[in-house]
Amino acid sequence: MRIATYNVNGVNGRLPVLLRWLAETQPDVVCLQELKAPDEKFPAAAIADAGYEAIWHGQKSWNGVAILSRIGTPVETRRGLPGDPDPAQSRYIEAAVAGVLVGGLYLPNGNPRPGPKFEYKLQWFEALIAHAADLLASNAPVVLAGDFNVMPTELDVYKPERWTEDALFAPEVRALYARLVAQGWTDSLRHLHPDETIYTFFDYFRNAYARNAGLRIDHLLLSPSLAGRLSAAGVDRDTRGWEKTSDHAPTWIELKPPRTRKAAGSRPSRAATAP
DNA sequence: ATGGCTGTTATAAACAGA
Repeated sequence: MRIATYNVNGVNGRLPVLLRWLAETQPDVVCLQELKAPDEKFPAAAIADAGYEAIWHGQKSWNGVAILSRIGTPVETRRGLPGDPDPAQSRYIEAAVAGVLVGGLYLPNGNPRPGPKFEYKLQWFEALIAHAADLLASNAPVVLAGDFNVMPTELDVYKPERWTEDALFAPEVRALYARLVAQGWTDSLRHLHPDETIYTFFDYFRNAYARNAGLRIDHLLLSPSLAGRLSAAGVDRDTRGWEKTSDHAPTWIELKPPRTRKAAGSRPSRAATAP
């Protein structure tokens, strides 16, 4: 089961690239961010034609998140992050899909720092940490996937010294990410590739993609009940090189099938031995 | 340090992104 996250930077302007990527890589579940479209302008028909059911939480001009699935209907469990200080911003959507609870998120950028946007980022992050704790307490198999707008460590930035004052890499933001992960989440990509330089974002400016001047800010976090199923994680880096592409590259994980429960089959069932 | 690019739209002497 492949689960991907992709900040499309405009779902309508990006539609040809999105459809090509879906066809070529066939992810089972996809979290999209930065739809930049209100609900009524989400391209549901084109996405359905590509074989995906979808739920979405749109917003005019900015933000907007969606969950796509080709392996069963996403059953929406939440729209909007509990405790979001500005609920008008569409940044969170959650659904049960094929036995996994998927939280798709678009964490605020937070620049300039300091300032009200940075305060909003910190507050949103605190609300996410609180909700993530509730999700863990439920013992459900959960993946939190999306654009976190945080580079967790220096390994995740092409030039860390230039980013220390930026809202994506400031000490207090990295500390929040560390607090979230310390609840018991597994950073999938870093877990499987502890020492590799891997980026998920390349600025449109200054030929950043060709220079590999990137950031790792798109993450898939796994609850303890899912971590054992992780078999692969990667970035579709080539997609960043396509015409009219997003400044983010799709990021994905592979999960092994759940271990089947050892009840019936291995030994006579309770029903079979009952009088 | 600055400015470079892109999508959306109040089509800009704009805004936001990261």
